[in-house]
Amino acid sequence: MAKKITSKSEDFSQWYQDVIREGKLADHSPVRGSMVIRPNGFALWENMKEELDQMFKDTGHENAYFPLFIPKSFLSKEAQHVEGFAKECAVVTHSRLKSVDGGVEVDPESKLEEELIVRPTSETIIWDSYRNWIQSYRDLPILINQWANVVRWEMRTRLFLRTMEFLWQEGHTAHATKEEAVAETKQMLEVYRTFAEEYMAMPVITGVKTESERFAGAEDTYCIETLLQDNKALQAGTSHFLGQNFAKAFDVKFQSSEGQHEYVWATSWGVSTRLIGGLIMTHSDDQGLVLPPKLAPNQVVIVTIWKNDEQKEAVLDYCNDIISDLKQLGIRVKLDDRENMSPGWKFNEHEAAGIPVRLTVGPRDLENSNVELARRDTGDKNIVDREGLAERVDTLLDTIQDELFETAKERIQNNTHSVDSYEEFKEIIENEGGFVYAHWDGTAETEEKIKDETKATIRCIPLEDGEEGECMVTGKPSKQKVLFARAY
RNA sequence: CGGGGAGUAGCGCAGUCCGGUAGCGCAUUCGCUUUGGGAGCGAAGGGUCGCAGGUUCAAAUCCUGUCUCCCCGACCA
Repeated sequence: MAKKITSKSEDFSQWYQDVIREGKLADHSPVRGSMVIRPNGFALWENMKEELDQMFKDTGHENAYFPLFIPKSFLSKEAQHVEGFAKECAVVTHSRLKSVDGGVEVDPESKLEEELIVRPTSETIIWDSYRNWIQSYRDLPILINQWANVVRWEMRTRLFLRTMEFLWQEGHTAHATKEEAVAETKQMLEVYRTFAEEYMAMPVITGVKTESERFAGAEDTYCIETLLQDNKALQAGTSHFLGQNFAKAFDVKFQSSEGQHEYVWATSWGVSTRLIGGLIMTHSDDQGLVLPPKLAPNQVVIVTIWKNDEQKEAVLDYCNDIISDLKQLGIRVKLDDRENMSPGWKFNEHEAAGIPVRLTVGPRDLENSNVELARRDTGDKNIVDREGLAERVDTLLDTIQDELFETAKERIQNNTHSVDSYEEFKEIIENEGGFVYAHWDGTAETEEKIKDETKATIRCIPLEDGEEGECMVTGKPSKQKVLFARAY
């Protein structure tokens, strides 16, 4: 058997790419850094989207859509924001092409009066609208989310984790008070934590970013951070308290119940197709993708085996019966009755696609009233009774979901360290990687020095209070240990 | 932007050093046999060798230029 997936231990980066290819999640497109999301990958995204969308709606948000193009001038209205994004914007300068010698070139006469930016994020275009929507405190809060694509002209890309164009959701809310906006920011962080842990089975640390890692234009950036199987960290989602920065930049004021004119308070929050990269690097193995049952497009696949038409009919009847039982319990099941393809080939294909449970049904099973049941995550394979099968599978899916989370949590715990000296810190970062808690004096200078010397960054300042101590580098006072790691 | 690698059939690659009929594996199509961990045999289809110049009787191969992609860095809510 040809080995199609490079082992994780041999070359993690190659493994990651192989898993994506074999799982048919995405392809590189002809344009650098952009990808084609294939049906398997998109179905996964749709499931994630569906769950998140419901969670947003349950917390009072509604969906809307704002344009892809943003006038260039909008980007410059918020000083920090432009600084953060200016270097990675795609700019539309012309509106048409013309034919030249069988090819096409940009028609210089179609140059735009004002160039358009392809949105790298939508704060500016949205706050321009909010100005028109908000006059009174009675118009607040505005709780809007949009599902969209954005473009960031990244130097270095990687499928799902960082692509030039990616899919995401971005929530943009407007509030009458600071307290309300801060509460919203924290609420959405909690939504993200819940989604990551309960649906993706991906344990995360919640915290707040340091000033240097903060979103361009935010007062505070809250985040969920996870640790992947190569012991590098991934920022999986962010929720920003934007203060009054965008309200001031776009002149969005409201009249309070006391008749005062005040600037509106803002938040924004987002997660992207990057989550799929995180999901892959959290659970998958050398056989390919491993998906948590709650998000798997297909939770169960049934592989059929027969040797003649008579058997075929009996096997299909048997399978349809099973499918109907599974569907009654709301289980997503797919029948793989393709002929001219060996069972072994199918097993490998479904494993690479990460389907959590596989049932194999052949003449032997019909005779004995049972089926073969295999778990994707552990590789366990058993013959089980047909009787009570649907309930057994239903329970098993829950078990797999829980165990994936527990396994990942244990792995992260085993790779989380707490140190007191810089020597120890450097040693761990260099040799083992993982999360490292350490005291830091709170200055950007020290943070920068640590980054230069070790490539480790402060992933977040954890939300839980920690013990006071002294900075591992400068010895100055530190309120609590912060979380360091090398990150994607 | 630095370092490395690669552009040859749908995919993965060999051939390039040393110029001479463009190949292999997988996939595809057809036929038969198969099916409990990537099936076998037989037949068939599929190529401006990234692009542009140059050298030569002759270029995938040598020379010059150029474009693109991937990987590792630097950078990056």
